[in-house]
Amino acid sequence: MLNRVHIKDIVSEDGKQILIKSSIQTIREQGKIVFLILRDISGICQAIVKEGSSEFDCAKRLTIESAVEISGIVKTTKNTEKGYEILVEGIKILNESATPLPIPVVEKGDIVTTEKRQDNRFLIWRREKESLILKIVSQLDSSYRNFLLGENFIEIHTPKLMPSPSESSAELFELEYFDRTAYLAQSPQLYKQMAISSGLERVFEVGPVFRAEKSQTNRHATEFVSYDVEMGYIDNFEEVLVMLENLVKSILESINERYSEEIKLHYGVENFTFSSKIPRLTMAEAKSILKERGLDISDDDLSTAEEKAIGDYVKEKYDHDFVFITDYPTSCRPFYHKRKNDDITASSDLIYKGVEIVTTAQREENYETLLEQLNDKGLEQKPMQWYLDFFKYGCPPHGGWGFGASRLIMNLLGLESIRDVSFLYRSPTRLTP
RNA sequence: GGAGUUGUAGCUCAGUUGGUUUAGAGCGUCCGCCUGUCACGCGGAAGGUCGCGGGUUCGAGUCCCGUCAAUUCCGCCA
Repeated sequence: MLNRVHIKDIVSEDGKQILIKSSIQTIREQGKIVFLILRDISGICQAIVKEGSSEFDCAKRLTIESAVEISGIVKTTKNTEKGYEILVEGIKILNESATPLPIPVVEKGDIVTTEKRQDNRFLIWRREKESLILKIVSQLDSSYRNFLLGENFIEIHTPKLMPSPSESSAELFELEYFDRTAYLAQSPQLYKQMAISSGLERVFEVGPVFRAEKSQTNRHATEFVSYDVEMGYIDNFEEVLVMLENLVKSILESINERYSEEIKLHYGVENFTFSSKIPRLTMAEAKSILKERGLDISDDDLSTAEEKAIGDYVKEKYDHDFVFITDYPTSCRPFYHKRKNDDITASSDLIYKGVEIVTTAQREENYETLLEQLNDKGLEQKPMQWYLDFFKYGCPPHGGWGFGASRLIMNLLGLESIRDVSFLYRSPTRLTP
């Protein structure tokens, strides 16, 4: 029995016996010869069955997207792009596909609507172009992890069931927890700060977070994966920004190294890494630039339109896709952000192609100050006391971030919605499949 | 939370100021033909309670009201 070979590993060597396990992507029947396009996770190739072959009738009865095991020999040819095709000797149907498909796996001009793409996730990921997204996300995961492990971070896993809110602003999912109420974590924020107080010095987490916001946009989900970091014993906020910049750079380089060709082929995107430093603007600077450019600007936070405009400005002026907006007003930041003064926090958003992808800040580690800031935001002390206690016993100065990596991938590939980057997307109106 | 748009065949969409018996097209599916296809080609067939409920009218896919679903933008955020 031959060992299975992945399609991308087939060597164009005349007469070599091979075994492929794949889906049948296309069947082109042509009288006395049947052309099959086979697809596995690594790629596609052509196989042929001629009249007279014992499998000729079987080949004609196949349905597209059936799972099969194909044995045959490699035959070099000028008739295919790859320079070879498989002369089929045996077909074993592992599982037949029903017809017709609810949505086409291979599109012929018409683009399946967003709704159908979500309804039929299992077929969407069969597409080469789409499965590349998951490969890129996986590459991002591993480079995120490798980079931070290399910087002596410890990976932790915090609970997603919580006794009280983890952020003040966003809406919470409530659930029955035996005889009381629990909440789904909106962020690992409070727990990763506990890890700093615990003396772990540098921690990170990649995990799901939940937001009960009825946001109907192309970049929000009610459940998404947050890429978090918290680093202790920092001398200043600058250290956090530098760490983040180097990390993002390293992620893009690793994606580029492994998938640049496929990304160019399927998405037409090139040169997405960067070498020059990420430009920085304070919030006040950003606002005044926007004002000069004639935008009707708002008072505190950047609106969606303003973020876009700043992205365009930075692209024009610095030829950079990224920009740090620093010195956010205290009014639009949570109570635990460290304040430079009454009005301004030591915090920043990283904007990529005009979209917010990371929020980062130094945290307030002094118990008394933290308490004041909590009161200042009109929050109750009692339900948060378990958290406040972390800071009573010598918690080191620290800072970190929450990174929405799917937004990075979405904008990197020029996709229209975060739905298309999500293995399964969750929104206020989408809970299936 | 606010504003808009769209629901017609498995998919993507036409469907005129309401008016022809059987609501169309392309793709897909099924059947037949084809020895080099590669969006194969050619011939044929099946496939629809026009999202759902009410109303106006001699007559509604088309107009009105309600409802459900999806979707886009804003706000909020990652």
